[in-house]
Formats: sequence, structure tokens, C-alpha cells
Amino acid sequence: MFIGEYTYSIDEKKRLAIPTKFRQVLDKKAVITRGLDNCLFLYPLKEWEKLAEKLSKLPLSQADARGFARLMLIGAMEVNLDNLGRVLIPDYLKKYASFKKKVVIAGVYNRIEIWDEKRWEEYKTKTETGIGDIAERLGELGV
Amino acid sequence: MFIGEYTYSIDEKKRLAIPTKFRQVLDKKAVITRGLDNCLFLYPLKEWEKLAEKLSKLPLSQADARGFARLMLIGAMEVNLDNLGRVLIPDYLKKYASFKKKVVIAGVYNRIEIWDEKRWEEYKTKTETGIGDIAERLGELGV
DNA sequence: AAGTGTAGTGGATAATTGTGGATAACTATG
DNA sequence: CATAGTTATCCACAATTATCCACTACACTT
Repeated sequence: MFIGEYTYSIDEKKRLAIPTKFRQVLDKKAVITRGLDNCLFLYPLKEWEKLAEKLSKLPLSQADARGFARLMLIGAMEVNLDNLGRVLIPDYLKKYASFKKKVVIAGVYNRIEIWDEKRWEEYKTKTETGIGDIAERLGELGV
Repeated sequence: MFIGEYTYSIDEKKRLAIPTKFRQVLDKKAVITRGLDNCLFLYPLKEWEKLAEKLSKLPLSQADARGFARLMLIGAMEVNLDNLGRVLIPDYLKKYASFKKKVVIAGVYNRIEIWDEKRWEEYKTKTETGIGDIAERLGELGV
């Protein structure tokens, strides 16, 4: 399980270190994809395979399902952790998530999220102010 | 599984390099054909055989199904990868997909798509805005 | 409080790969 | 049969990528 928030920096070679606690679970190989709200998702290989399998079953004949599967599958990239536990961020994903130097790596149960630091702060303050409303909806979910 | 987005260029001899990660799976021979949304599909031989089988079973009575099957079957061509992992793009397919110099090679699970770079960018932005809420769709998939 | 160890960051070297050109083989046509 | 044009195989260079190594800073231990 991934939990916690860490701040790291991407060097000029697009390398990003993964927090030590997450490395043990990731096992040298992982898949990085487009995420929600302009962040990136990082999945362990097995979690990704489950997701990809579902995406591949979407009907090819319907334009919007086709587009969705394309965005998610084409947006994904298998990454290897080097000896020091770093991964390479592909250009198009770096651009998609508008990464500058500092990024925030956050554990969200079965996946890892990677945010541009500034966007993360903005998202956090926005969410924190609205957290009262969210709590009410959580009640509906039985939490 | 094919995933990821790569940018390559077609030289003046209509040769196109296939990303290294895809070569291992393709095994020297592949089938290239007309795809949806003005891109090309590239299949491993076995995947193509399965698809061709399905296409041949489409009801002869429906005009659009018949047209789709014709498009893909007649447009298909077997291509060989040379020693450096490049394939030759036939003229009529190059024209169909309106390739200029730069193309995007994209992995979509069991097939590879080849897009003219400009068209891909257009399709991507169009789809990103038109796809609606990605979160909801992921939720439907149980992710 | 000092030393040792671990982890984040940056740089350097070696290997791989994308791209272009050149030569050889084959086909077609006069 | 020969020549011209097209196609295929091979080779070389340049740029990017991957692996390796070193340094620094923080933390924990003794």
C-alpha cells in the first residue's frame, strides 16, 4: 500500500527519484500514465495490467470509447528504476503534467500520484477549503 | 502489450523505424493496414490473423460493416523489418494517412497506431476536451 | 557530540539507437 | 540482351539514452 507525501526534484535529464518506501513494492518496473487533474499515475506492473486489460475490452467501433482507450494506453509508458531508484519521465508526460523542477510524489493506496509542486499546493488549498462538503458525501459512501 | 507514444520521422525512401520496445514483439514480420480516424494500424502477424478472421465473418448484408472490412482487408500489406528495425510504408497508405515527415507511433494494447504528427496532436486535444470526465469513466471500469 | 550510514542530487562515461547515405540486387521495359 | 529505374541490404555518423560513480546533506546511533 502506498501512503504519504514526498517532495522531489526532476533533474535536467528528466530523472525522478522514487521514495525509498515505494521502491520495495515497485520491484524495478512500473507503468506511468496520464492521471486526473493534470497529475501522473504510477502503477506497479500488475495493477497496470489489470487496468489495461479492461481498457482493451472497450468497443473499437464507438468513437468516444476508442478515444478514451487511446488516451490512456498511448499515454502510458513502462519505466525501469535504475540502481538508485530513479525513473525517466517521458517528454510528453512531463509536458502533460506541466512539471517544472519540484514535484510532489504521493501514495494513494494502490497507485502513486506525481504532481507539479505548484499545482499540488493549489489543488490542496482548494480541496481543504471544500473538505466540509466532501465529508458529507463520504457519509453517503458509508465512511 | 504495446503502450506509449513515440515520435519518429519517415525518410525520403518511405522508411520508418519502429520503437525498440515494439520490435521484440513484432518478430521481423508485421501487417500494416488502414486504421480508424486516418491513422494506420500495425499488427503482429498473429493478431492480424485473428482480426482478419473476425472481419471475414461480418455480415455481408450490412453496407457499412462490409465497407469497413473491405477497407482493412484490401488495405493490408505484409511488411518486413530490416536489420535496423525499419518498415517500408506503401505509397497508398502514406497517402491515406497523409503522412508528412514526422509521425507518431503509439502502442494501443494489441496493435500499433501510426499517426501524422499534426493529426495526432489535433486528435489528442480534441479528445481530451470531448471525452468528458476521465474520473467517471475510470470509475465505470472499477479502477 | 561525533562518526557512520543512508538517501537525494548531479555529473561523466559507455552503449544503444535514430537517421541519412551508399552500394548491391532485382525488375521492367525498350 | 542491355539499360534504366526501383527496391532491398548494408554501413557510418551523430545524438540521445542508460549505466555507473562521486559528492553532499541529513539522520540515527553510540
